[in-house]
Amino acid sequence: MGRKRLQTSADGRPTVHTVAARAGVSIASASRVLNGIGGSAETVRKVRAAAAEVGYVPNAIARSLQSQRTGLVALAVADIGNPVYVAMMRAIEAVVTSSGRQLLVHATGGEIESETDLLRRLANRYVDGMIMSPIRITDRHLDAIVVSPIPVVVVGQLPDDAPVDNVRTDSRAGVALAVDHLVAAGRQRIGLVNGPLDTVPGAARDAGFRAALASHGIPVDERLIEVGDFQYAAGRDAAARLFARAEPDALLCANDLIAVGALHALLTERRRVPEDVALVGMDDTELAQMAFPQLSSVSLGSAARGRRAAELLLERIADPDLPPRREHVAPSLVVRASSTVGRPTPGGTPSSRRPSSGGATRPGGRAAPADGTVGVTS
Amino acid sequence: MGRKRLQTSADGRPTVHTVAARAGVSIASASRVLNGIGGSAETVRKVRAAAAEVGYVPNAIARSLQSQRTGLVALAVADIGNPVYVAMMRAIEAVVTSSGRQLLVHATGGEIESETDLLRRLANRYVDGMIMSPIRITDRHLDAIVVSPIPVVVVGQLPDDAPVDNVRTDSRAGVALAVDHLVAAGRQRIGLVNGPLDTVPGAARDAGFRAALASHGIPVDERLIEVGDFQYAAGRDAAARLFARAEPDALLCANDLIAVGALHALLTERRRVPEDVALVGMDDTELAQMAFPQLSSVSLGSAARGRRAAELLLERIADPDLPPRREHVAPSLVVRASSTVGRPTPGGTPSSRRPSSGGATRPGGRAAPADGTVGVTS
DNA sequence: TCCTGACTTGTAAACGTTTCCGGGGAGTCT
DNA sequence: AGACTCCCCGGAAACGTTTACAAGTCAGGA
Repeated sequence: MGRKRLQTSADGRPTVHTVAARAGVSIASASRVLNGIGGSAETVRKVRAAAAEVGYVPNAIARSLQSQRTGLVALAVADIGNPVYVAMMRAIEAVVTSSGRQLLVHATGGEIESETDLLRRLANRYVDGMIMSPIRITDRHLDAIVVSPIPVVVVGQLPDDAPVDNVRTDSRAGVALAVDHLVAAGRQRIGLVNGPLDTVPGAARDAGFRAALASHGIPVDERLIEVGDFQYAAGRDAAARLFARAEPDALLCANDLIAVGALHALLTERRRVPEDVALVGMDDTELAQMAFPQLSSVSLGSAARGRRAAELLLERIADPDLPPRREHVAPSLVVRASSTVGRPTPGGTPSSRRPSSGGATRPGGRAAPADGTVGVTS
Repeated sequence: MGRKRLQTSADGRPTVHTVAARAGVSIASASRVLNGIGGSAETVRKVRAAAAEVGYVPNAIARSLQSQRTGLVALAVADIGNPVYVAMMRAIEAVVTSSGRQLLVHATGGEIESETDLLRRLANRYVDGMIMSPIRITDRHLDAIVVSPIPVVVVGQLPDDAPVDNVRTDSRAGVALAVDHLVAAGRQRIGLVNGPLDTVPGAARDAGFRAALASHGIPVDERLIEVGDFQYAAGRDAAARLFARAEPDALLCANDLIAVGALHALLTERRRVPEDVALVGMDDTELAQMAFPQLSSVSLGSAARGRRAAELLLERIADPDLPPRREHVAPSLVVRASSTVGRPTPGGTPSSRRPSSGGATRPGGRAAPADGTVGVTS
């Protein structure tokens, strides 16, 4: 009952007022000491002691209200169980933490509600910036992004005129790499196990697949195309359905989860991989290396995309007036045992991830930097 | 140049002052309308219109400073790439979102620095509560938890006297389930591929393994024990080392990632699973079902633990004065093809997850509810 | 007609921090 | 010795909300 009111927080916790009163200094001095700027030796000692005695821990919310920053960055992904997002997240986290910030991840389940809702709640200043990789992009997404008070970077395809920072890959070209590879290995009846066609990646893979077949003069057989969702179980079941009605000699799967499911279906029916059916996945996640035989997979540079997206975000946080940027990461094909009958990858050990430099893995023949290539479009 | 200063935020964004001024009402009225409480029809109309015109979006930080809550809950896990955390996270998320809150996930990489740092930053009011599942628990952790201004629930083993809400399982008993199963199947030379012994789960599995062997009168052969970390590659390499120096007829792996790695090593050396070597993993993640053959695995109830932890957290947020609680989730064994030569699981299809009710999967013979059992200790 | 109650509104005080600014003391250079 | 610089300190004003409180309006009942 010294002053008009107790110097503690509503829930009884000490505030900077508590510390200041106990140390016998002003809150300004206390704050300065606690932030390590200025203060005489005596003041520093008293404030430090007082803080320790009362167990002071600063209220980050109040600090953020004042400083207008939180030091947090959010990543919103559809399905945190998909290893492709794990790889992306690791790359993002490396960049984000090296800037002294922390990364928070939110799984949206791919629902529009949840995603826009997240923007509305989180984006409103709880975090300094946000990276999202939605599986579907609607006008609601774009509206929410444009109106957002904090910078947002989108990983994935976006309408051309959207004024939003964007990192993408060309998954149609990625599909073409896989088809080229399978055709070159003598496969003619190539099947596709895809995800939903109303998603951005699903639509791109479907279009890319048809175009790639056409470029080789191979007619499209609809019985060789099956659609599920991007999960393991759906891939397994869709592959089983496909085998029940057609006889592919190769199978391209829209991601590695589907590919592992298809592999499971194949092995269950005692088909040999790759002798009877060659198998190629997409995303080149660690799952592709865990499978036996190891899966060939189209790398869509998820780590590189994540890293670049994080860099774009940090740049925009530093300078919000930058014009919207759009960057591309080139796909590449990683050949492993599941699609090569003879020697898996020339000179490669089972643990080597990168495609052999002499292989037909890069259309333009450009050498790939060890860390993934990033191309900037004008 | 109306009043003393522009009514907008520092970065030029509209605030409630902007809206109020434009609508010609006080900020109190504006705030009330925006929160949907009170206001005459005319006021509501004016404020809504003004808010829409200027594109007002409330500053959640300021709101939280006032209301003392953020509506966010955090989950800190060591390795987000491990599917066991994915399952746990999904269960937590279901509970958290049903309470109208949002879940944020942070991957700590298992580093003490990062974990305590997270507590220091996040916990200081950015989120209303936090669930953490540290792989190592140090005094620094405990200190940080105790001093934390927000409720923290720990999933995993904790010192007995720690005054912290805690959900745990008995992984020693889980190991015993697996060993019992393998011994009953006639295996005698059982190997263990473990994670680091200075982690909580690593130490528990090691102790449980030795105790379980002893209970069967089987001497411990140190050459049958190998240690790596809890990752796929480490499991693969550790298993290969183990096979190079000993001839196990069964292998227990400390988690499913290690088990898949071991499976890979076995298949590479053309050993048959389960005929030559029976394989049992732990955690019963979706990875166990993806492998071929499907892996038997000890379920440590990660989903049930996550769900219970979330419930405990919400209860404590509602009433911070509750005494510290400690709950247990019983382990169970899910038998699949990797450890049974004849019929994999009696009557089971490849997609059936639950152990058959007649099997020796529960020590006490109690029936398990479909969703996992939670027992409360006094 | 006057009083009471319901409803609406505006003023101002929080929430807990950082920081601008001015005053005062000690030290240094001329 | 006086002026100037430098450092330390405290008061007070932010940051953008919500909300307690008081004052005002209006209708209805005695």
